[in-house]
Amino acid sequence: MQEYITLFRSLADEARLRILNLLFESGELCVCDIESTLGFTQTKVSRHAGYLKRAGLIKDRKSGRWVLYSIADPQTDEQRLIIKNVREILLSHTLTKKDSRKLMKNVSKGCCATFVTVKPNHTPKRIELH
Amino acid sequence: MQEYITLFRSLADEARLRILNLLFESGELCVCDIESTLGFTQTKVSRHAGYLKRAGLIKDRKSGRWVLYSIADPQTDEQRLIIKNVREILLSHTLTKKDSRKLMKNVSKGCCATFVTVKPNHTPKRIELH
DNA sequence: CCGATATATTCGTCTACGCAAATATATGAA
DNA sequence: TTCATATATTTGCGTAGACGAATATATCGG
Repeated sequence: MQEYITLFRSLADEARLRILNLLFESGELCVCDIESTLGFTQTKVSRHAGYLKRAGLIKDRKSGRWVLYSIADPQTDEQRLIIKNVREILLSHTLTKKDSRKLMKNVSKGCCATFVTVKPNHTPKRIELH
Repeated sequence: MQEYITLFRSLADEARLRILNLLFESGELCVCDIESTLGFTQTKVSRHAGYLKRAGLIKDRKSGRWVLYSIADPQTDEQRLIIKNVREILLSHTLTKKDSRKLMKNVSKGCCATFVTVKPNHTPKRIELH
């Protein structure tokens, strides 16, 4: 039972739903991409990503200086179904659709999107390092 | 978005999931039935029932002294899907299966189950009043 | 090594919510 | 009306978790 309580608890927060939405859309994102797309502080993204990871909803992978987050494989069939429904909710919601569009705009300028939107003077060489 | 946050938040509590399970099983239950079946205090059942009602997951109907709770109709298709998944989770879970068996035992002795299990000296005439 | 960058964690604060006991309200029985 | 019962709400208390600022840690470039 506790596993589902943890699952629902982690879905009961706007910041976490919006982060999940971006990961569904993009496959894999570093903290700073999420940060710039959603306008969150670094602390906030990191905190909620940690929460989602502990809940088993997302996984991470380290690449150089960056930590790349992505959607994790569901642990049970029930979890899979719920995640599928959450995905549908996120796809049809105004705010998250807006977030997705902003993400695409950022990413189309190059990855890491943060470098071009938040730190435009940053050396573009680092973009390759992901 | 807030509607889904409220939905997930209300599902993120063991007491509320167990109450939902009983209502799925029985159709309609008064507070004291839930109280005796789950071994909760009256305050606890009433508080969580209020929470579930405000979240739109259950509805209530007054009958004499009793308030009878039941599962509410989902407001959206997405909500309906999630509730369906929750129902499946509850059906397959050890603790809630145990709760269901206890409920059936109580109910088979007559309704309001509370009268026979917790207050055996209570006049059985009131059983008709629901 | 040194400075910059990416992310995580700590800290102090604030709010939401869990609990039980006590109290309030409503209804029915006598 | 008076008492008992069913439920809701208030009260006081403790914990979880949300936040940003500051700090810690790890990694890369020079």
